[in-house]
Amino acid sequence: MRILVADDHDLLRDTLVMFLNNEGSIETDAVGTFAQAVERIEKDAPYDLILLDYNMPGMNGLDGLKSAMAMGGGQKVALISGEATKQIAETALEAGAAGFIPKSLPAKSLVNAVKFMAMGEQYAPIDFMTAVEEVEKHPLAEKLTERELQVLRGLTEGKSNKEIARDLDIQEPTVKLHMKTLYRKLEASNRTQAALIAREAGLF
Amino acid sequence: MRILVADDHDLLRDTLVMFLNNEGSIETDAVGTFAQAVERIEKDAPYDLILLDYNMPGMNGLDGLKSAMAMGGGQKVALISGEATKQIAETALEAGAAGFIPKSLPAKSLVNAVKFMAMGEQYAPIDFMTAVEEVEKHPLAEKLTERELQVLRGLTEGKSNKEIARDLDIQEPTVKLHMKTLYRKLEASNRTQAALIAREAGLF
DNA sequence: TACCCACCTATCCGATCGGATAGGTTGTCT
DNA sequence: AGACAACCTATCCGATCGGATAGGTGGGTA
Repeated sequence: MRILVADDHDLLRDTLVMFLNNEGSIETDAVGTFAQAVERIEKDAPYDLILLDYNMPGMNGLDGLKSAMAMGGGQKVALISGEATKQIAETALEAGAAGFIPKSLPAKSLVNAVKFMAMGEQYAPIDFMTAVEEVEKHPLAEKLTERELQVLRGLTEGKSNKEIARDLDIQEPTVKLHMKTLYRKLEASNRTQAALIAREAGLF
Repeated sequence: MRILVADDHDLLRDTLVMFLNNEGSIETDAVGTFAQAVERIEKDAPYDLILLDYNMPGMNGLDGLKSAMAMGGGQKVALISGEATKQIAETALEAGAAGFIPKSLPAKSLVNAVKFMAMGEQYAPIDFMTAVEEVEKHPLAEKLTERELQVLRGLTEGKSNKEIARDLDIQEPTVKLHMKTLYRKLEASNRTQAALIAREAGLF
């Protein structure tokens, strides 16, 4: 089984090669840039699997992935990255990448994954792919006081001022006051808009 | 490598066993109910991997999965199902299942996946897991007339009845009528709830 | 101490909403 | 022709909302 590893991070690349070669059945070539990878593929294709670092000179995002896949009549190419987001991984897999490997993956799992992908299967770590994209703490929440957030929560549940007042154990006029402040801060002109904006922002 | 397959669907079970046994390195046992599976595990444990059908007598949803995993000091157990949703698969994987196999998986991929899981990796088909939960063509839109949808659209933009009336070139009382009908059909009690429900349903 | 801020309460008023009720038009299907 | 569905208009009324205004409390800071 012949594998090509392309990663500009020398230490990682060498460790990778060592692990894979150690497996016996795997023969590994390694390069440090995308250009070198292309050169290698043209000369030594086909490989059973090609691992490309997402952050590497010449990669240019997913363009490198796509052109590598197109080379030599359809190569099996997988992404490897320490930074890439779940979003990027998904796009890569949809584009037909053989897999996605975060650098946090244990070496043993990596070897398994490489074998798996070389057999033509698509791989990505379950936990990485199912991780919920953190909603980046919307700047809106910063501007709102504790009480306002509580009132806004009630609003996004479709409650009336009276209901919100009862829930928070305050008087209705107070809720209306907070409501008015919310409209100003959220740049809404009525409760429905405010509720939609809050939902849109991912609050609650 | 010893595998236990538990599935009440005879045809599928036999095909599965045949494919796996054909692989040479895999020895496969097969049973048709969860109770039989438990019996087998107690007698012949440990298996390298156990495949449990999600829809099978005695499984009781994910309970069967969990108890099977707990048996004999931690078994590697994977789910196999033709009906289960992405949601169920995720829950199973989070609960520690070795993997999830939809019955739509090609036989060749299945063999690879089984080997992969037997090595201790977690498997699930990428395309299945990343598939966007189809919004199941909300029956809501079906129930609404053309005009009601137009009014609802205005509502989800945070407009007042008067604004909606102007936009649609009808009178305000008419908008209110449609609004009332919408509340009934959407089971909302005010415009904010209706707007949120519409958004939630993916309309607009 | 004086000041500000977040929070609370209250009252007034016009605008809007939500529901009930009573009609009308158009087009389709039987 | 009659029945029906979808759509439109209208009026009445109580509830709710949105905004303005005028306060009060507690906690922190200058």
